[in-house]
Amino acid sequence: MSGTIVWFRNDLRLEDNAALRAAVEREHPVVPVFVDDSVKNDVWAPGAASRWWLHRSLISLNRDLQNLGSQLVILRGDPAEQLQRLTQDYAADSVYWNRRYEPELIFQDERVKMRLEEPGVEVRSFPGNLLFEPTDICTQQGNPYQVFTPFWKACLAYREPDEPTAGPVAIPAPQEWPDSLSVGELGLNPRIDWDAGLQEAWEPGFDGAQRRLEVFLQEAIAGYQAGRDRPDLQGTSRLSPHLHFGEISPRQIWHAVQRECRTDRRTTEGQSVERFSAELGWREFAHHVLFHFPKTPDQPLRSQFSRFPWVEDEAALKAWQTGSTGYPIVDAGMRELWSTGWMHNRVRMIVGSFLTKDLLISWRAGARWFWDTLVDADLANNTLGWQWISGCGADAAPYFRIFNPVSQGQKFDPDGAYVRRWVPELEAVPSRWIHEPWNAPAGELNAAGVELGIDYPEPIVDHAEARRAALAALEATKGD
DNA sequence: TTTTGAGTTGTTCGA
DNA sequence: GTCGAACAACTCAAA
Repeated sequence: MSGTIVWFRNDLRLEDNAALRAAVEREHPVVPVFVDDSVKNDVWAPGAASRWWLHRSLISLNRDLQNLGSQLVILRGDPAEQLQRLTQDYAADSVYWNRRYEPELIFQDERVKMRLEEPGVEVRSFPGNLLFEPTDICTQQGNPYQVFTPFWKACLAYREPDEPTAGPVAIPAPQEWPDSLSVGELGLNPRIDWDAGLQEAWEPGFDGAQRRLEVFLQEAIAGYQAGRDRPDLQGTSRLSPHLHFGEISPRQIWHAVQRECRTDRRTTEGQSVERFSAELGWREFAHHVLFHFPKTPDQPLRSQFSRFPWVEDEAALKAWQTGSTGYPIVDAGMRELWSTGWMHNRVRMIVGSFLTKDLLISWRAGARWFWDTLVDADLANNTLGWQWISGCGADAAPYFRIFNPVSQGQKFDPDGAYVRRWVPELEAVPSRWIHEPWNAPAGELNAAGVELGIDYPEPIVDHAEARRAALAALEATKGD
Protein backbone atom coordinates (compact mmCIF):
# COMPACT_ATOMS: atom_id res chain seq x y z
CA MET A 1 0.00 0.00 0.00
CA SER A 2 1.03 3.60 -0.44
CA GLY A 3 -0.26 6.13 1.97
CA THR A 4 0.33 9.57 3.33
CA ILE A 5 0.99 10.52 6.90
CA VAL A 6 -0.11 14.04 7.78
CA TRP A 7 1.79 15.23 10.82
CA PHE A 8 -0.33 17.72 12.76
CA ARG A 9 1.42 20.24 14.98
CA ASN A 10 0.36 23.85 15.39
CA ASP A 11 -2.27 23.49 12.68
CA LEU A 12 -5.10 21.65 14.41
CA ARG A 13 -7.73 22.27 11.75
CA LEU A 14 -9.10 20.64 8.61
CA GLU A 15 -9.93 23.82 6.68
CA ASP A 16 -7.25 25.78 4.86
CA ASN A 17 -4.75 23.08 5.68
CA ALA A 18 -2.37 22.73 2.74
CA ALA A 19 -0.64 19.55 3.93
CA LEU A 20 -3.93 17.74 4.56
CA ARG A 21 -5.35 18.96 1.28
CA ALA A 22 -2.36 17.73 -0.70
CA ALA A 23 -2.51 14.38 1.08
CA VAL A 24 -6.21 13.89 0.35
CA GLU A 25 -5.69 14.83 -3.30
CA ARG A 26 -3.35 11.86 -3.74
CA GLU A 27 -6.37 9.58 -3.29
CA HIS A 28 -4.36 7.18 -1.17
CA PRO A 29 -5.06 6.39 2.47
CA VAL A 30 -4.28 9.24 4.84
CA VAL A 31 -3.09 8.76 8.40
CA PRO A 32 -3.39 11.96 10.51
CA VAL A 33 -0.86 11.86 13.32
CA PHE A 34 -0.04 13.93 16.38
CA VAL A 35 3.22 13.25 18.24
CA ASP A 36 3.58 14.50 21.78
CA ASP A 37 7.24 15.16 22.48
CA SER A 38 6.76 17.49 25.43
CA VAL A 39 8.36 14.88 27.69
CA LYS A 40 11.75 16.08 26.52
CA ASN A 41 13.51 18.52 28.73
CA ASP A 42 13.00 21.69 26.70
CA VAL A 43 12.80 25.04 28.47
CA TRP A 44 10.17 26.17 25.97
CA ALA A 45 8.03 23.02 26.16
CA PRO A 46 4.36 24.02 26.40
CA GLY A 47 3.31 25.40 29.77
CA ALA A 48 0.40 24.27 31.90
CA ALA A 49 -2.23 26.52 30.31
CA SER A 50 -1.11 25.56 26.80
CA ARG A 51 -1.35 21.90 27.70
CA TRP A 52 -4.86 22.43 29.03
CA TRP A 53 -5.81 23.95 25.70
CA LEU A 54 -4.02 21.31 23.64
CA HIS A 55 -5.92 18.53 25.40
CA ARG A 56 -9.23 19.99 24.26
CA SER A 57 -8.02 21.00 20.84
CA LEU A 58 -6.86 17.46 20.10
CA ILE A 59 -10.22 16.05 21.18
CA SER A 60 -11.93 18.54 18.90
CA LEU A 61 -9.68 17.72 15.95
CA ASN A 62 -10.20 13.99 16.46
CA ARG A 63 -13.97 14.50 16.44
CA ASP A 64 -13.79 16.53 13.23
CA LEU A 65 -11.66 13.81 11.63
CA GLN A 66 -14.06 11.09 12.75
CA ASN A 67 -16.90 12.94 11.08
CA LEU A 68 -15.02 12.45 7.80
CA GLY A 69 -14.34 8.74 8.35
CA SER A 70 -10.86 9.29 9.71
CA GLN A 71 -9.25 9.67 13.11
CA LEU A 72 -6.24 11.16 14.83
CA VAL A 73 -3.42 8.76 15.64
CA ILE A 74 -1.72 9.96 18.80
CA LEU A 75 1.83 8.96 19.59
CA ARG A 76 4.40 9.97 22.16
CA GLY A 77 8.16 10.29 21.94
CA ASP A 78 10.76 11.51 19.50
CA PRO A 79 8.91 12.51 16.31
CA ALA A 80 11.68 11.26 14.02
CA GLU A 81 11.54 7.82 15.61
CA GLN A 82 7.77 7.65 15.83
CA LEU A 83 7.18 8.78 12.26
CA GLN A 84 9.85 6.50 10.89
CA ARG A 85 8.34 3.52 12.70
CA LEU A 86 4.91 4.43 11.40
CA THR A 87 6.05 4.74 7.79
CA GLN A 88 7.67 1.32 8.04
CA ASP A 89 4.78 -0.43 9.79
CA TYR A 90 2.24 0.99 7.39
CA ALA A 91 4.35 1.27 4.26
CA ALA A 92 3.45 4.92 3.96
CA ASP A 93 5.50 6.49 1.19
CA SER A 94 4.92 10.15 2.10
CA VAL A 95 4.84 12.41 5.14
CA TYR A 96 3.34 15.89 4.83
CA TRP A 97 3.21 18.75 7.30
CA ASN A 98 2.71 22.49 7.54
CA ARG A 99 5.73 24.52 8.47
CA ARG A 100 6.64 25.84 11.91
CA TYR A 101 8.99 28.76 12.35
CA GLU A 102 10.54 28.54 15.81
CA PRO A 103 14.30 27.93 15.71
CA GLU A 104 14.24 24.69 17.72
CA LEU A 105 11.28 23.37 15.78
CA ILE A 106 12.83 24.17 12.40
CA PHE A 107 15.89 22.27 13.53
CA GLN A 108 13.76 19.35 14.62
CA ASP A 109 11.81 19.30 11.36
CA GLU A 110 15.03 19.22 9.35
CA ARG A 111 16.22 16.28 11.40
CA VAL A 112 12.93 14.42 10.93
CA LYS A 113 13.04 15.13 7.20
CA MET A 114 16.54 13.72 6.81
CA ARG A 115 15.70 10.66 8.82
CA LEU A 116 12.59 9.90 6.77
CA GLU A 117 14.12 10.64 3.39
CA GLU A 118 17.00 8.29 3.97
CA PRO A 119 14.92 5.16 3.35
CA GLY A 120 13.14 6.92 0.49
CA VAL A 121 10.03 8.43 2.09
CA GLU A 122 8.80 11.57 0.36
CA VAL A 123 8.60 14.53 2.75
CA ARG A 124 6.76 17.70 1.81
CA SER A 125 6.21 20.77 3.94
CA PHE A 126 3.66 23.48 3.21
CA PRO A 127 3.15 27.10 4.20
CA GLY A 128 -0.07 28.10 5.88
CA ASN A 129 0.41 29.15 9.48
CA LEU A 130 1.55 32.63 8.45
CA LEU A 131 0.33 35.07 5.83
CA PHE A 132 3.87 35.53 4.55
CA GLU A 133 6.86 33.22 4.84
CA PRO A 134 9.63 34.80 6.94
CA THR A 135 11.97 34.62 3.95
CA ASP A 136 9.48 36.25 1.56
CA ILE A 137 10.06 39.68 3.01
CA CYS A 138 13.39 41.49 3.25
CA THR A 139 14.78 45.01 2.94
CA GLN A 140 16.25 46.28 -0.30
CA GLN A 141 19.64 45.28 1.02
CA GLY A 142 18.34 41.78 1.55
CA ASN A 143 18.30 42.02 5.34
CA PRO A 144 15.50 41.10 7.74
CA TYR A 145 13.36 43.96 9.02
CA GLN A 146 13.65 45.23 12.57
CA VAL A 147 11.03 47.97 12.36
CA PHE A 148 7.38 47.12 12.06
CA THR A 149 6.03 49.84 9.77
CA PRO A 150 8.36 49.29 6.80
CA PHE A 151 8.02 45.53 7.33
CA TRP A 152 4.26 45.63 7.14
CA LYS A 153 4.32 47.97 4.15
CA ALA A 154 6.59 45.52 2.37
CA CYS A 155 4.23 42.65 3.24
CA LEU A 156 1.20 44.47 1.87
CA ALA A 157 3.08 45.42 -1.30
CA TYR A 158 4.30 41.85 -1.75
CA ARG A 159 0.87 40.36 -2.39
CA GLU A 160 -2.61 39.89 -1.03
CA PRO A 161 -2.71 36.79 1.17
CA ASP A 162 -4.26 33.80 -0.63
CA GLU A 163 -7.90 32.95 -0.07
CA PRO A 164 -8.32 30.13 2.44
CA THR A 165 -9.13 26.73 0.96
CA ALA A 166 -12.05 24.55 2.02
CA GLY A 167 -11.53 21.45 4.13
CA PRO A 168 -11.90 17.95 2.65
CA VAL A 169 -15.37 16.37 2.38
CA ALA A 170 -13.93 12.92 3.07
CA ILE A 171 -10.55 11.53 4.06
CA PRO A 172 -9.51 8.12 2.66
CA ALA A 173 -8.86 5.79 5.59
CA PRO A 174 -6.27 3.03 5.77
CA GLN A 175 -7.60 -0.55 5.89
CA GLU A 176 -6.29 -0.90 9.38
CA TRP A 177 -5.53 1.88 11.89
CA PRO A 178 -2.23 2.04 13.78
CA ASP A 179 -2.32 1.82 17.56
CA SER A 180 -2.99 5.17 19.13
CA LEU A 181 -2.92 6.64 22.58
CA SER A 182 -6.06 8.39 23.75
CA VAL A 183 -5.81 12.14 24.27
CA GLY A 184 -6.25 11.57 27.98
CA GLU A 185 -3.21 9.31 28.10
CA LEU A 186 -0.99 12.23 27.15
CA GLY A 187 -1.60 13.66 30.62
CA LEU A 188 -2.06 17.20 29.32
CA ASN A 189 -5.05 17.89 31.54
CA PRO A 190 -4.28 19.29 34.99
CA ARG A 191 -4.30 16.73 37.78
CA ILE A 192 -5.50 19.20 40.31
CA ASP A 193 -8.63 21.16 39.65
CA TRP A 194 -7.50 24.68 38.81
CA ASP A 195 -9.11 25.15 35.44
CA ALA A 196 -12.66 26.30 36.18
CA GLY A 197 -11.87 29.84 34.96
CA LEU A 198 -10.42 28.53 31.73
CA GLN A 199 -13.43 26.28 31.15
CA GLU A 200 -15.70 29.22 31.51
CA ALA A 201 -13.71 31.54 29.27
CA TRP A 202 -12.83 29.34 26.30
CA GLU A 203 -13.98 26.81 23.77
CA PRO A 204 -10.82 25.31 22.27
CA GLY A 205 -11.05 23.77 18.82
CA PHE A 206 -12.17 24.62 15.30
CA ASP A 207 -15.84 25.25 16.19
CA GLY A 208 -14.91 27.52 19.07
CA ALA A 209 -12.60 29.49 16.82
CA GLN A 210 -15.31 29.95 14.21
CA ARG A 211 -17.77 31.15 16.82
CA ARG A 212 -15.21 33.54 18.28
CA LEU A 213 -14.53 35.00 14.86
CA GLU A 214 -18.25 35.34 14.16
CA VAL A 215 -18.85 37.21 17.43
CA PHE A 216 -15.92 39.51 16.71
CA LEU A 217 -17.22 40.30 13.22
CA GLN A 218 -20.73 40.92 14.52
CA GLU A 219 -19.92 42.90 17.62
CA ALA A 220 -16.46 44.39 17.76
CA ILE A 221 -14.59 44.79 14.49
CA ALA A 222 -16.40 47.98 13.44
CA GLY A 223 -15.39 49.70 16.67
CA TYR A 224 -12.03 48.01 17.02
CA GLN A 225 -9.99 51.18 16.62
CA ALA A 226 -11.42 52.56 19.86
CA GLY A 227 -12.53 49.34 21.61
CA ARG A 228 -9.22 47.50 21.33
CA ASP A 229 -7.73 49.41 24.23
CA ARG A 230 -10.56 48.83 26.69
CA PRO A 231 -10.07 45.83 28.96
CA ASP A 232 -13.46 46.48 30.54
CA LEU A 233 -15.21 45.86 27.18
CA GLN A 234 -15.13 42.96 24.72
CA GLY A 235 -13.28 45.00 22.15
CA THR A 236 -10.69 42.51 20.88
CA SER A 237 -11.01 39.31 18.90
CA ARG A 238 -9.62 36.92 21.54
CA LEU A 239 -8.53 34.71 18.68
CA SER A 240 -4.90 34.46 19.83
CA PRO A 241 -5.04 30.96 21.36
CA HIS A 242 -7.00 29.61 18.41
CA LEU A 243 -4.38 31.11 16.09
CA HIS A 244 -1.52 29.74 18.12
CA PHE A 245 -2.81 26.20 17.85
CA GLY A 246 -3.78 26.71 14.23
CA GLU A 247 -7.45 25.94 14.80
CA ILE A 248 -8.10 28.83 12.47
CA SER A 249 -5.72 30.12 9.82
CA PRO A 250 -4.57 33.74 9.60
CA ARG A 251 -5.73 33.75 5.98
CA GLN A 252 -9.25 32.88 7.02
CA ILE A 253 -9.29 35.70 9.53
CA TRP A 254 -7.72 38.12 7.08
CA HIS A 255 -10.28 37.52 4.36
CA ALA A 256 -13.26 37.31 6.72
CA VAL A 257 -12.40 40.73 8.11
CA GLN A 258 -11.84 42.26 4.67
CA ARG A 259 -15.15 40.84 3.44
CA GLU A 260 -17.13 41.92 6.43
CA CYS A 261 -16.08 45.55 6.27
CA ARG A 262 -15.48 46.46 2.67
CA THR A 263 -15.55 50.12 3.53
CA ASP A 264 -13.59 53.24 2.83
CA ARG A 265 -10.38 53.37 4.82
CA ARG A 266 -11.22 56.92 5.84
CA THR A 267 -14.25 55.74 7.82
CA THR A 268 -14.01 54.47 11.37
CA GLU A 269 -14.86 50.97 10.15
CA GLY A 270 -12.19 51.11 7.48
CA GLN A 271 -9.60 52.27 9.97
CA SER A 272 -10.68 49.54 12.35
CA VAL A 273 -10.17 46.87 9.72
CA GLU A 274 -6.77 48.27 8.86
CA ARG A 275 -5.84 48.40 12.50
CA PHE A 276 -6.93 44.85 13.17
CA SER A 277 -5.14 43.64 10.03
CA ALA A 278 -2.00 45.31 11.33
CA GLU A 279 -2.34 43.22 14.49
CA LEU A 280 -2.15 40.13 12.29
CA GLY A 281 0.85 41.97 10.84
CA TRP A 282 2.46 42.10 14.29
CA ARG A 283 2.07 38.34 14.50
CA GLU A 284 3.86 38.10 11.16
CA PHE A 285 6.54 40.51 12.34
CA ALA A 286 7.11 38.54 15.55
CA HIS A 287 7.67 35.35 13.54
CA HIS A 288 9.89 37.20 11.08
CA VAL A 289 12.07 38.53 13.89
CA LEU A 290 12.26 35.19 15.71
CA PHE A 291 13.14 33.40 12.47
CA HIS A 292 15.98 35.77 11.65
CA PHE A 293 17.13 36.39 15.23
CA PRO A 294 16.73 32.92 16.76
CA LYS A 295 18.43 33.74 20.04
CA THR A 296 15.91 36.39 21.08
CA PRO A 297 13.83 34.15 23.39
CA ASP A 298 16.80 34.24 25.78
CA GLN A 299 18.84 37.25 24.70
CA PRO A 300 17.92 40.87 24.04
CA LEU A 301 18.00 41.88 20.38
CA ARG A 302 19.71 45.09 21.43
CA SER A 303 22.89 43.72 22.88
CA GLN A 304 23.63 46.72 25.08
CA PHE A 305 20.74 45.51 27.26
CA SER A 306 22.81 42.51 28.31
CA ARG A 307 24.39 44.82 30.86
CA PHE A 308 21.13 46.25 32.16
CA PRO A 309 21.21 45.94 35.98
CA TRP A 310 18.14 43.74 36.42
CA VAL A 311 17.11 43.10 39.99
CA GLU A 312 16.55 39.66 41.50
CA ASP A 313 13.69 40.08 43.93
CA GLU A 314 11.72 36.92 44.61
CA ALA A 315 9.20 38.66 46.88
CA ALA A 316 8.42 41.38 44.34
CA LEU A 317 8.16 38.84 41.53
CA LYS A 318 5.77 36.79 43.62
CA ALA A 319 3.64 39.86 44.36
CA TRP A 320 3.47 40.60 40.64
CA GLN A 321 2.61 37.01 39.74
CA THR A 322 -0.15 36.72 42.30
CA GLY A 323 -1.71 40.11 41.65
CA SER A 324 -0.84 41.72 44.96
CA THR A 325 1.29 44.71 44.00
CA GLY A 326 -1.15 47.25 45.36
CA TYR A 327 -1.68 48.76 41.91
CA PRO A 328 -5.25 47.78 40.99
CA ILE A 329 -4.90 47.67 37.19
CA VAL A 330 -1.75 45.55 37.48
CA ASP A 331 -3.33 43.19 39.98
CA ALA A 332 -6.52 42.89 37.92
CA GLY A 333 -4.50 41.88 34.89
CA MET A 334 -2.39 39.32 36.72
CA ARG A 335 -5.49 37.79 38.26
CA GLU A 336 -7.32 37.72 34.94
CA LEU A 337 -4.31 35.84 33.58
CA TRP A 338 -4.25 33.37 36.43
CA SER A 339 -7.97 32.75 36.24
CA THR A 340 -8.60 32.64 32.48
CA GLY A 341 -5.18 32.00 30.92
CA TRP A 342 -5.44 35.23 29.01
CA MET A 343 -4.92 38.95 29.52
CA HIS A 344 -6.06 41.93 27.50
CA ASN A 345 -3.24 43.32 25.38
CA ARG A 346 -3.36 46.81 26.85
CA VAL A 347 -3.03 45.29 30.30
CA ARG A 348 -0.17 43.06 29.16
CA MET A 349 1.73 46.24 28.35
CA ILE A 350 0.87 47.77 31.71
CA VAL A 351 1.94 44.74 33.74
CA GLY A 352 5.03 44.32 31.54
CA SER A 353 6.05 47.92 32.05
CA PHE A 354 5.45 47.53 35.77
CA LEU A 355 7.59 44.39 36.10
CA THR A 356 10.51 45.68 34.04
CA LYS A 357 10.49 49.38 34.89
CA ASP A 358 8.87 49.72 38.30
CA LEU A 359 10.30 46.52 39.79
CA LEU A 360 13.36 46.37 37.50
CA ILE A 361 12.87 42.62 37.16
CA SER A 362 14.08 41.12 33.91
CA TRP A 363 11.70 40.75 30.99
CA ARG A 364 12.77 37.12 30.89
CA ALA A 365 11.10 36.44 34.25
CA GLY A 366 7.92 37.97 32.83
CA ALA A 367 8.18 35.95 29.64
CA ARG A 368 8.57 32.73 31.65
CA TRP A 369 5.52 33.47 33.77
CA PHE A 370 3.41 34.28 30.72
CA TRP A 371 4.71 31.13 29.07
CA ASP A 372 3.27 28.96 31.84
CA THR A 373 0.02 30.80 32.36
CA LEU A 374 -1.16 31.99 28.93
CA VAL A 375 -3.36 29.78 26.80
CA ASP A 376 -2.04 31.71 23.80
CA ALA A 377 1.62 31.38 24.83
CA ASP A 378 3.55 31.68 21.58
CA LEU A 379 7.32 31.93 21.49
CA ALA A 380 7.41 34.52 18.71
CA ASN A 381 4.69 36.79 20.07
CA ASN A 382 5.72 36.42 23.71
CA THR A 383 9.36 37.19 22.99
CA LEU A 384 8.61 40.21 20.84
CA GLY A 385 6.10 41.58 23.31
CA TRP A 386 8.42 41.34 26.31
CA GLN A 387 11.44 42.72 24.49
CA TRP A 388 9.30 45.52 23.13
CA ILE A 389 7.87 46.65 26.46
CA SER A 390 11.19 46.41 28.26
CA GLY A 391 12.90 48.40 25.50
CA CYS A 392 15.46 45.83 24.39
CA GLY A 393 13.78 44.44 21.29
CA ALA A 394 12.76 45.14 17.72
CA ASP A 395 11.14 48.52 17.22
CA ALA A 396 10.99 48.82 20.98
CA ALA A 397 9.34 51.54 22.98
CA PRO A 398 11.73 54.44 23.69
CA TYR A 399 13.30 54.20 27.10
CA PHE A 400 11.39 57.10 28.58
CA ARG A 401 8.07 55.46 27.83
CA ILE A 402 7.27 54.14 31.28
CA PHE A 403 3.62 53.40 31.85
CA ASN A 404 2.00 55.05 34.82
CA PRO A 405 -0.30 52.33 36.22
CA VAL A 406 -2.70 54.90 37.69
CA SER A 407 -3.20 57.02 34.60
CA GLN A 408 -3.33 53.95 32.36
CA GLY A 409 -6.09 52.57 34.55
CA GLN A 410 -8.00 55.83 34.53
CA LYS A 411 -7.67 56.17 30.78
CA PHE A 412 -8.54 52.64 29.68
CA ASP A 413 -10.73 51.40 32.52
CA PRO A 414 -12.48 54.68 33.28
CA ASP A 415 -15.22 53.33 35.53
CA GLY A 416 -13.00 50.72 37.14
CA ALA A 417 -15.26 47.91 35.93
CA TYR A 418 -12.27 45.78 34.94
CA VAL A 419 -10.59 46.27 38.31
CA ARG A 420 -13.82 45.52 40.18
CA ARG A 421 -14.28 42.29 38.24
CA TRP A 422 -10.84 40.91 39.05
CA VAL A 423 -10.08 42.64 42.35
CA PRO A 424 -13.42 42.23 44.11
CA GLU A 425 -12.11 43.47 47.44
CA LEU A 426 -12.10 46.95 45.86
CA GLU A 427 -15.64 46.62 44.52
CA ALA A 428 -17.14 49.35 46.67
CA VAL A 429 -14.31 51.85 46.26
CA PRO A 430 -15.58 54.94 44.39
CA SER A 431 -14.46 55.26 40.77
CA ARG A 432 -12.52 58.37 41.64
CA TRP A 433 -10.13 56.27 43.77
CA ILE A 434 -10.42 52.82 42.22
CA HIS A 435 -7.03 53.10 40.50
CA GLU A 436 -5.25 54.76 43.43
CA PRO A 437 -6.89 53.59 46.66
CA TRP A 438 -3.92 54.74 48.75
CA ASN A 439 -4.84 58.35 47.92
CA ALA A 440 -8.48 57.97 48.92
CA PRO A 441 -9.68 59.81 52.01
CA ALA A 442 -9.77 57.45 54.98
CA GLY A 443 -13.52 57.85 55.34
CA GLU A 444 -14.23 56.77 51.78
CA LEU A 445 -12.02 53.69 52.04
CA ASN A 446 -13.66 52.86 55.33
CA ALA A 447 -17.10 53.15 53.84
CA ALA A 448 -15.99 50.81 51.05
CA GLY A 449 -14.90 48.29 53.64
CA VAL A 450 -11.25 48.48 52.66
CA GLU A 451 -8.34 48.79 54.99
CA LEU A 452 -5.10 49.05 53.06
CA GLY A 453 -2.53 46.51 54.13
CA ILE A 454 -5.33 44.25 55.42
CA ASP A 455 -7.95 43.83 52.70
CA TYR A 456 -5.77 45.02 49.85
CA PRO A 457 -2.00 45.64 49.74
CA GLU A 458 -0.30 48.99 49.98
CA PRO A 459 1.62 49.74 46.75
CA ILE A 460 4.83 47.70 46.86
CA VAL A 461 6.74 50.55 45.19
CA ASP A 462 6.25 54.26 44.74
CA HIS A 463 5.76 54.74 41.01
CA ALA A 464 7.40 58.18 40.78
CA GLU A 465 10.48 56.91 42.60
CA ALA A 466 10.55 53.70 40.60
CA ARG A 467 10.40 55.70 37.40
CA ARG A 468 13.44 57.72 38.36
CA ALA A 469 15.30 54.54 39.28
CA ALA A 470 14.43 52.98 35.92
CA LEU A 471 15.70 55.99 34.00
CA ALA A 472 18.90 55.87 36.03
CA ALA A 473 19.31 52.14 35.38
CA LEU A 474 18.91 52.76 31.67
CA GLU A 475 21.90 55.06 31.83
CA ALA A 476 23.92 51.97 32.70
CA THR A 477 23.23 50.39 29.32
CA LYS A 478 24.62 53.30 27.36
CA GLY A 479 27.94 53.37 25.52
CA ASP A 480 29.89 50.40 24.25
C1' DT B 1 28.84 55.74 1.08
C1' DT B 2 26.38 59.19 3.12
C1' DT B 3 22.38 61.41 4.26
C1' DT B 4 17.77 61.83 5.65
C1' DG B 5 13.37 60.83 7.57
C1' DA B 6 10.92 58.23 10.61
C1' DG B 7 9.75 55.29 14.39
C1' DT B 8 2.30 50.88 17.82
C1' DT B 9 0.35 51.52 22.07
C1' DG B 10 3.60 57.56 27.16
C1' DT B 11 4.38 60.88 30.79
C1' DT B 12 5.26 65.14 32.71
C1' DC B 13 5.73 69.91 32.94
C1' DG B 14 4.44 74.43 32.33
C1' DA B 15 1.85 77.87 29.93
C1' DG C 1 -8.84 71.34 32.52
C1' DT C 2 -6.25 71.42 28.12
C1' DC C 3 -2.51 71.68 25.07
C1' DG C 4 2.10 71.47 23.11
C1' DA C 5 6.68 70.49 23.85
C1' DA C 6 10.36 68.05 25.92
C1' DC C 7 12.02 63.83 27.16
C1' DA C 8 17.77 62.04 24.63
C1' DA C 9 19.48 60.24 21.29
C1' DC C 10 19.53 55.98 18.29
C1' DT C 11 18.76 52.77 14.77
C1' DC C 12 16.78 51.30 10.85
C1' DA C 13 15.43 51.61 6.01
C1' DA C 14 15.47 53.92 1.88
C1' DA C 15 17.12 57.28 -1.25
